[in-house]
Amino acid sequence: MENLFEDLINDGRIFANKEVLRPTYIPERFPHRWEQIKALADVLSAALKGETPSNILIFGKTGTGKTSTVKYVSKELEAMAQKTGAKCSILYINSEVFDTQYRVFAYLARVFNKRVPMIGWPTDMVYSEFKTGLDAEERCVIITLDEVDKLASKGDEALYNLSRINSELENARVSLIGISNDLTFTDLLDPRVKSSLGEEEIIFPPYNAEQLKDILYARAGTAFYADVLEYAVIPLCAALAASEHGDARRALDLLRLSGEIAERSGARTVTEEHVRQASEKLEMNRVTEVVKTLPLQSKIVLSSVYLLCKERNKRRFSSGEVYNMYHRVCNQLDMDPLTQRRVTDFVSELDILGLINAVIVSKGRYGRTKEISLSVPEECVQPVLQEDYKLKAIASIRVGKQTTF
DNA sequence: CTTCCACGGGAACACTGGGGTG
DNA sequence: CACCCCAGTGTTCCCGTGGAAG
Repeated sequence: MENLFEDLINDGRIFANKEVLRPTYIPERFPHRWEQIKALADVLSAALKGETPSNILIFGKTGTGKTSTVKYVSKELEAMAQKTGAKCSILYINSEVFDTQYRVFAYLARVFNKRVPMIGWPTDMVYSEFKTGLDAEERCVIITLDEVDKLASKGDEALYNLSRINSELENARVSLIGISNDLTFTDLLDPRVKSSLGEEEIIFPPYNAEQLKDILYARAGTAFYADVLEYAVIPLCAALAASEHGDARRALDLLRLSGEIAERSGARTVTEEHVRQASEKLEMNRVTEVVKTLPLQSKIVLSSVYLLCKERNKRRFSSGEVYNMYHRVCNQLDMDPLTQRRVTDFVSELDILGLINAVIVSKGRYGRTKEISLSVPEECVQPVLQEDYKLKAIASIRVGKQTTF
């Protein structure tokens, strides 16, 4: 009798090092990003000469290498500072995690060994703790704010304070690097903050298929054993990812998943067919993952759209219809329905997530509505919604199916 | 030109969970 | 301990607005 794991280890003839395909892996070489790296290094080099670097704003869609590039340059800069003895450090803050003024300052204060609770104090107190901690010695501190648009959308006070903090410091100096995937987010800011933050701007354009191919080839060399990738695999991964946004993360995910599928099916090589399966599975995972993590009320709104599809046998509905159905569902679930205003917000969120499609149409004499339709297959959302035990009662809503031809 | 409707921005409010203070 | 202060979140309330049918 063979050991249960016999096959599983012997089949590992595909991946030599899967790690390099993960999105968190920071490579040593960045194909097609030399310009951006150079620009970033140029500005930041001031820190090594004892000057204060200009603030930088970095723009680019997801998967264009913004974060990896900044992290790579940071590492190099800190290494050089170590060598020359320059007092210079780089902090990285993901503003999606620390997404309010209070949380950012509390985190920063803690970095400088101040004891600050993550909730409870007045903000200006936290701010001054951070400031005294920072100012304790002469140094240059570069603060990287990733996803800075998330922070800006909740008021520009945090950015305002950070951008003018240098005038209140005796010893230390601060420069900022803001990373955003939204080109327009600066419109929300006070003009003074906007100009201070954007002293230098670096754009990361999306990759085209050719460039994605270079990236994939560069990593595939270490990720896979020789000759396991069929000729068309990488071009196909690149083409599929390029047709979306030129998202390198997606391209790498695709390649990794293709390999995993090949491995699991016991194949010796990765074929185009594996890539197609991976692509399908990736999209499926995306949808179910998003639906699963939706807040309850959003799920109910989504269910309402789904139920309307079932009941009416058509695709698009007015916001009024959706709200009525939402009401019915809430009654069925014995919950207090929210107002129409609130529900329109959920609809917009679902639209942004790509689960439904909503367009505003004007019906002239009969006012304005949003036309709402499901933009993912019904069979993708239905099982996931059903999983939520709070939504079980929905199953008992009768859908009067009328066949209209 | 009017008229109608929901859209969507913004203010106001309620509530939560933590802090400090007397 | 009771009490008030504070940031943050989710919600409701109010209201100006867009734009084609009538």
